[in-house]
Amino acid sequence: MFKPLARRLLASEVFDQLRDRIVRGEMEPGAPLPAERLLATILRVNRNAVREGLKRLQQAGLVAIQQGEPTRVLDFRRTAGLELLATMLVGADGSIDTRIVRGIVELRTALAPIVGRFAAQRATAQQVTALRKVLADMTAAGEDTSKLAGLALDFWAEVVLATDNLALQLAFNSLAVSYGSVLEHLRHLMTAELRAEDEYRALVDAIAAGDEELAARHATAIVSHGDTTFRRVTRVLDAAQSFTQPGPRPKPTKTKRS
Amino acid sequence: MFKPLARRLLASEVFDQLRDRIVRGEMEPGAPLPAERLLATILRVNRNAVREGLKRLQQAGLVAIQQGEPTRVLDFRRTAGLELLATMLVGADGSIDTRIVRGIVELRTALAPIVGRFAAQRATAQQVTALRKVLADMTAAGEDTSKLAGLALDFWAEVVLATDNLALQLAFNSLAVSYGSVLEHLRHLMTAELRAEDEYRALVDAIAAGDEELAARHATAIVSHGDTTFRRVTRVLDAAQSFTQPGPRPKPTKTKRS
DNA sequence: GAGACCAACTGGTAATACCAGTTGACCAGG
DNA sequence: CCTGGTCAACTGGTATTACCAGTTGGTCTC
Repeated sequence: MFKPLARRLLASEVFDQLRDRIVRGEMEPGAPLPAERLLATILRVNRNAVREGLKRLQQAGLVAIQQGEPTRVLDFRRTAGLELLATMLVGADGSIDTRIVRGIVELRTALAPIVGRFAAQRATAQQVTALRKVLADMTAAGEDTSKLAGLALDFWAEVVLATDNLALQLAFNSLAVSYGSVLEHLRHLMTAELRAEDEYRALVDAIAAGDEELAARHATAIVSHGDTTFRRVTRVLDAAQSFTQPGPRPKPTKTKRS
Repeated sequence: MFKPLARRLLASEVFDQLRDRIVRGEMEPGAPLPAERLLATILRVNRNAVREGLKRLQQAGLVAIQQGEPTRVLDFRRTAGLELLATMLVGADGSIDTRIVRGIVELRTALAPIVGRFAAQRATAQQVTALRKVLADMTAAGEDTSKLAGLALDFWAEVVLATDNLALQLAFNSLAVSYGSVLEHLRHLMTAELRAEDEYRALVDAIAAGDEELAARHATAIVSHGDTTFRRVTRVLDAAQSFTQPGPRPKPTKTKRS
């Protein structure tokens, strides 16, 4: 009980509101935004708040700001960075977009083997120790899937750290943020992946032994659980249409191939 | 002559300056930043500029801001997103960090096959047409490596767009930003990859035909050029130490394996 | 028609005041 | 002793106002 209540900041509100409108396609790329002063009066906030929000949109690659000209909407598909994924995963109504989930699942499936491989190739003794510690925590967590889900993230964070590849680390971070926001919703669907403690242990052993091939295989094995689960779930959902799929599907005219 | 001079914005200066200090490890994770008012007087700018800069650092995952407490530095290796890569690739002195380049090369090598695969699986007729158009431009560009480098980026952008996978698209965008800033420096080293026009064409054909396996192979083949080039170049550089490697190498005590 | 000029936009910077959350020292009361 | 209240001194968050600076398009002038 007694959850801490969230105090929203004005700039965040501005950011969220505009971001949602943009990623939903309610504003075409190239379309001009209202002037800052105008937006301020419309949203009933100070111009500073508007400016802060716009700055964040700019950094996120959603708008282009230039002095003397109106701020314009960009095509986020071509200009936004990976961290946008987290904010797009859950809609304003709290529903989860399965298309985004599919994208994430596919991406991590591709990354898992090389993460395992490089970790096995480059992990230091300290990093292996850290991995074994997380492993112990997972054992202690038992059947608490909520705790396990968090530990699984920690586990992968350590593995990725061991790859000594900053690009992989940062990419993982962006994905992890996405995960974090929906962990509670997804953990029921991921029990298979979370309970595969033996496979986590096997991965650590492979990394410790420096066996790149084996590490790659085990890493793939772990994430493949979620992969298959996702396929099974979406097959059911596509029939039932119970949740997800907000807004109209893009590219309805999928005249596949020429 | 008479290049247009870049007007730097104050907030960007603040952001860049603090970001550089953080990513260079000059400020430990957990260390408190000076108060906004103090920073403003130190940097000789208005507090608004400082706030804007700090907000951007926060969004980038480099600092944690909380009212009533001092703003603290985070461990960017664990909290920053993929777009940070672009800003870390080139140091303040203009040198390129080969460790970052290695990370990027390794990452794109891992992504290339699945990008090709999904593109072959999901590309629409329009997208194939767009690809062929870029291909024609590449032919027209001939030996102009500067133009070719830009077109190669466009080419991959279209391929990634065809995957219909938002996670891949956004990840690519983040990487593309990194590329863009150093294209001019790297294009000489990438002539092999840029001249492989036949392989680009083969990839497009495979995508058009919907042959996933073939597309994956061709995509891998294209990026492998840069991969081998990078290996060759770094081998020379590690001996010559002519450029790169700013700052002290991290983890000097690499007590490999236990 | 070419150029100078100017008014009306746009975003960028500044100064200042005050609101709000956090912390720690201090000081009653049990 | 320790619990709770008070207050001062931080911290970041919001608001108001004014002005600077780049862009555009019309208008006037030659």
